[in-house]
Amino acid sequence: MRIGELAQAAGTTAKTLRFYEERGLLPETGRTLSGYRDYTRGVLPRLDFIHRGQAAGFTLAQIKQVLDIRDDGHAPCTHVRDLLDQRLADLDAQIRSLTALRATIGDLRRRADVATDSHCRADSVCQYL
Amino acid sequence: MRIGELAQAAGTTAKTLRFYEERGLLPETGRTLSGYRDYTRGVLPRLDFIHRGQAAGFTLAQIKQVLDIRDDGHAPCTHVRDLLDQRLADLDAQIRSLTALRATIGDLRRRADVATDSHCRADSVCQYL
DNA sequence: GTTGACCTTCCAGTGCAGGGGAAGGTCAAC
DNA sequence: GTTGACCTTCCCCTGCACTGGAAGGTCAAC
Repeated sequence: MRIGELAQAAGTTAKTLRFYEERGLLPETGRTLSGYRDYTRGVLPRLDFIHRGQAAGFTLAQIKQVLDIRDDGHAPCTHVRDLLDQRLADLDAQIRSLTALRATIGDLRRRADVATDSHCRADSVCQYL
Repeated sequence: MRIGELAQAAGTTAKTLRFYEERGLLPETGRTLSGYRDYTRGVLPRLDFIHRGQAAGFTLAQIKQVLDIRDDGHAPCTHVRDLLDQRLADLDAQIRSLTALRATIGDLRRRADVATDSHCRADSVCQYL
């Protein structure tokens, strides 16, 4: 199948597929006589995996690591577990810091509520932020 | 005071101050005869405001909006309230989506825990992600 | 008069994941 | 035989907030 067909089947664009190939996430595929990329449906699970990885918040570089391990003939389980652990730790830290920020901004907003323009002094641009 | 001195007083770099000026967050200041920027300490509250805004997660473009209102001689209170409201809504949405993602990844991680390499099938690259 | 720290402008690059568009080749249908 | 959809490579652009570095000017101290 040609690149546009594969793109549609995978829910992405031809541009993106060429980009993945350039980045090493997709193997270089065969070509037709006229130079068109010629894919089989066998690439679809790989593209699915890339999408699942992205949905989980992994970077293409991290996804490529897993694909490389797989392409070397090894099971990537251990590495995937490490990635998931790291991602969980990152998410927890991120959620904690956003929650703290949410509280701070909530405070600012409550203080700004009672304020009127006449209370406003210019010396700090805005005292409610 | 010269730019390096101001940068140190404000806890930033001369590069950043020039960048802020170019972006319109700092007014163009006077120059010495030799062409050096010449600042007064009066810019410090403005830089403080920029830092507070950044700490609250606002972009420089948003911070500039507030500064522009202030520079026009108006009180930015109303606009700041709107910005805070928007930021709160964004934060809530972000926290919700990260929390949902955290649950999903937690599930994946638990499923991967019982897995061993021998259970691993190559057809989807990794069944635990 | 020279060293070294500071300043000036300008250009380019960082990371991330592509998107836009030019210039040209190919293919199937009409 | 021509139209239109598709493909190829190529290079630049996006947003965000800077950062690095080159080439040159300035200033105070020694």
